[in-house]
Amino acid sequence: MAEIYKPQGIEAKWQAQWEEDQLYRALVDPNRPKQYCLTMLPYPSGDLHIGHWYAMCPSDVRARYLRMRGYNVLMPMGFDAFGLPAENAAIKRGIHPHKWTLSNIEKMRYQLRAMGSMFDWQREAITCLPGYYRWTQWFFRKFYDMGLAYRKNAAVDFCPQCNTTLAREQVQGEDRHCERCKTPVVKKELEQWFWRITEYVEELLDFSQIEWPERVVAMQTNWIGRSEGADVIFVTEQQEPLTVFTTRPDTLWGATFMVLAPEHPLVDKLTTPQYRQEVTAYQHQAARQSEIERLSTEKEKTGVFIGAYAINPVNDERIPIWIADYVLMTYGTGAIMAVPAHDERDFAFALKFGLPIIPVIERADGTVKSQVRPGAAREGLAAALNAAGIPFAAHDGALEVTVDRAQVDPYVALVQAHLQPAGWVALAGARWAFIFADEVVTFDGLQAEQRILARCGTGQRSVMELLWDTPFYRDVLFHADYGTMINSGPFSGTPGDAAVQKVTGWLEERGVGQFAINYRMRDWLISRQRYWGAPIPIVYCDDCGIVPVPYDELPVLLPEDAKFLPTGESPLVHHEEFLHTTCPNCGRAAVRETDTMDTFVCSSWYQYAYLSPYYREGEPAHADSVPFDPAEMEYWMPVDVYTGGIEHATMHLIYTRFFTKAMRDMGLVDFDEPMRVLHNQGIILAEDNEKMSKSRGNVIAPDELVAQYGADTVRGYLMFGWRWEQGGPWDPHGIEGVYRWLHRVWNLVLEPGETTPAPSAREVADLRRWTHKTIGRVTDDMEAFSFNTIIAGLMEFTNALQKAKETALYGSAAWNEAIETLLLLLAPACPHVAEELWQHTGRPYSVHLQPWPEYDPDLAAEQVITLVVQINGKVRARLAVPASIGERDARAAALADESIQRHLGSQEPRQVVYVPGRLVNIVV
RNA sequence: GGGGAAGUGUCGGAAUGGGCAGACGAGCGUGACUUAGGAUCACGUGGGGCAACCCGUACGGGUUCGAAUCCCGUCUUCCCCA
Repeated sequence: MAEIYKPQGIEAKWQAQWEEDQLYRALVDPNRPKQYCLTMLPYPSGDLHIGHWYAMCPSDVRARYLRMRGYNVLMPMGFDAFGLPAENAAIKRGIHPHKWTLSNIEKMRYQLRAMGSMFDWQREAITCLPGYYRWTQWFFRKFYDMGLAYRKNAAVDFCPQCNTTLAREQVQGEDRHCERCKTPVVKKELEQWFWRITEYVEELLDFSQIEWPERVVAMQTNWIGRSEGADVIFVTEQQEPLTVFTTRPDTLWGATFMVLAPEHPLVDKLTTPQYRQEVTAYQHQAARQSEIERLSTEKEKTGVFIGAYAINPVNDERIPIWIADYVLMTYGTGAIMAVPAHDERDFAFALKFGLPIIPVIERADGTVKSQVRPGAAREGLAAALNAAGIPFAAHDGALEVTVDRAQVDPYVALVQAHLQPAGWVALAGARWAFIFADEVVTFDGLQAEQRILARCGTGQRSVMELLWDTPFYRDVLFHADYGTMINSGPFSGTPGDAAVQKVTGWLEERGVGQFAINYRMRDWLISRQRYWGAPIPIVYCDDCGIVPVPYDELPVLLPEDAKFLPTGESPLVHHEEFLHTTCPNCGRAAVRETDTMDTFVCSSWYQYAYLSPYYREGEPAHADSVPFDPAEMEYWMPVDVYTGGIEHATMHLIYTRFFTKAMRDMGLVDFDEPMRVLHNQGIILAEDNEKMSKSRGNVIAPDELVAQYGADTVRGYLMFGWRWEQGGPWDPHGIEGVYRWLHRVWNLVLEPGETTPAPSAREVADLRRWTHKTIGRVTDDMEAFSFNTIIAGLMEFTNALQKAKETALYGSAAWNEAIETLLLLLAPACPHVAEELWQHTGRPYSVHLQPWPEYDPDLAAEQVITLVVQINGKVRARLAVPASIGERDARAAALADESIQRHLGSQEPRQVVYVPGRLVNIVV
């Protein structure tokens, strides 16, 4: 009896051996095709969790597979080592961030090695080391020179917990919380450094050169938020131009007021003394609210009139200017034209404050509603309507009429004929009018509104308010659809599909507006008020202003003797030696920028850093330096396959694309996209279907699993248990299945079988078919990232081999081929046990240097197939027939079958459908 | 509210250029071996029915000889954006 499978000893042994032999060292080799397989670098928290394994193992499996396919494969690993946890540890426990980070890295390297991955450790890059961040700063400097880095005062998002500003992408969710610590952010006015990512916004919308998941493409497209429309210039009565962006220039005639963001710079100038106090109070109140509160459609609308008016450039109407918190300074120009008839928020606002609402786009459905209130008409209207075939409902003495546009004119005539002298009846929806006994007033503008309100005399401030008071009308008062323009002067009647374009052209001719594109995405705010990051290489001089640190003086080193105090302030602010320097320009005293860069800057170019880590450390850099070894870059880049979590879709994955485009424009690279193919894995949840977290105590520790089952089992289970892109809850029993399977593989290969006479040709063909079918399956699944079915296929093959072992096949050439194939196919998934069994069976070291088995479709082809026979689509028989069977024979065999005959009885087949190699369907 | 993804046994999941639903594994059941079993091995396992068969891929329609797969509608869940 062979020894039993004990993974622990085997795994450590082979890991040491591979390391010693530099089995996974990836060197430039122009004679071999390359694959750069990259998986997102971890933050060195000090503990590798199961999510890291789930992300990295399948990527490693695929990289190993590609290596066996003959590719020169680079799979590097490093650490995203700047960031707040290190600084918090320093404040809490007095450990220097540098020390904390590097000791965590030490531990994680050990944990990463235990996975048995093929990382080339000689290419490790750690972003917090000066040799790395020197180049991060060098990029800042280049961006500065290119005009891509600038400093401005802006209302920015600030996390009160992390005590730092954040980029817009790092503010998430309904409550607008910090991406890191989940604390809701606040707005602050600060001088900050931005990178002009918006310069590349159109290019970032072009995904034609990359194969990324639809989901990520959709998220990035959504995030960038491109919308076409027009900039329209309104002029205030003080002759102050006010530009607004609108996607609906076709609704301009319905713009009955303007709304500015409370923090809009023109507010102070435009506000009249009478309203000043109220406006200032409102501004203060708005500033205290979060953006999400301000934007909520649920919330009661608030706002104040500032006493000023603007002129609507299309119809010269004098329209009031308000401020309201639902308009944000960060969207468009911070000012909107309000078209209450066709914008939900404007509608609610206008209704609340009694501002006029004039419909300017026709309803597409043609529905017209009209209510005749009790007493408005004389007896007999109902009968007349009945006689005319106009449907209505009687409700509390009122007649509620809903008709199509075509029936309106006869209806109006009947109503007018029956109206009491003081009565009136409204029409709303596809037709807007008020019927009086002596006239019909069409509701087509502000003058008509005044006339209607005066005649009805019910005290409402606007016609819409009057109509809104009758619930029957409410669903036809507002719509946001495109449609034929109405009440729009010369443009009335313009069909919806041409309206935007026609009005825009007209605005351009008249010089009051122009076609414009607005983007939701803003420039990237990279300043962070923290110590543990790459210092922004800038000096402020009283005489020279903003002066960048010269290239050859980089890096600006983080001072090691910083004091970490629980004030939340960056230690750099108070570090006199760091702070005080001389101006590189004039040599006089100057101060350094104390902000550091967003850590997403460091990870935006790490795929290049791996090529030649800490390149030319110690040598001074220049403007025309290259931050990596060009020969390495030429060979390896771009990344062929990138894997990681979807959570980076609108952060890292946009930033790194931006970086590469900027690098191209610096002349550093000649391609446009950093990562050709992207695959996102899902998230492993805890057993309780919740996110794993230390506070919940539901964390699965890979180290314990490795101690219990070995890394190969953990790797196998992480592949087998879920659809990789989807993830799901951890199942502590599921892993047992993989463990048992590896035991079975072990015993299958090492446990001696019975010596028997030679197998039959049929048996050999059957076994070889299994072997080659499995090669085909596993190969296809590797290409498709279908990791769970790879393991399922290998399990099935193992089961088949266990049966074959009992037969004369054991020990035959076909048997040896099968076992060898099994080990080769197993090698990427479970590298240690595959290597051990490979060696045990006397094969040459190493299994990981062997070529991937060749798939032979002829050997894999079935000789006997199961022909399914259906009657009316229901399976009635299954026949074993030769794979080569022709249509005539298949039909004959199907009809001849006893069970089929019984089912058919006396019925004559009406039609017989034959699908070659699959089925016969008899239709009766 | 807008956009995206997904609904298949008790569970994870197979099967989509339409063609045997439930591969593989977990769990459960029966048996074998054992002093013992949370080990190992064998067999069984969608529901109903004695059976022939019938029903079954969230729900309701449709297309088709044939639908988990395609189309329309509804519901639910998750993600992103408002």
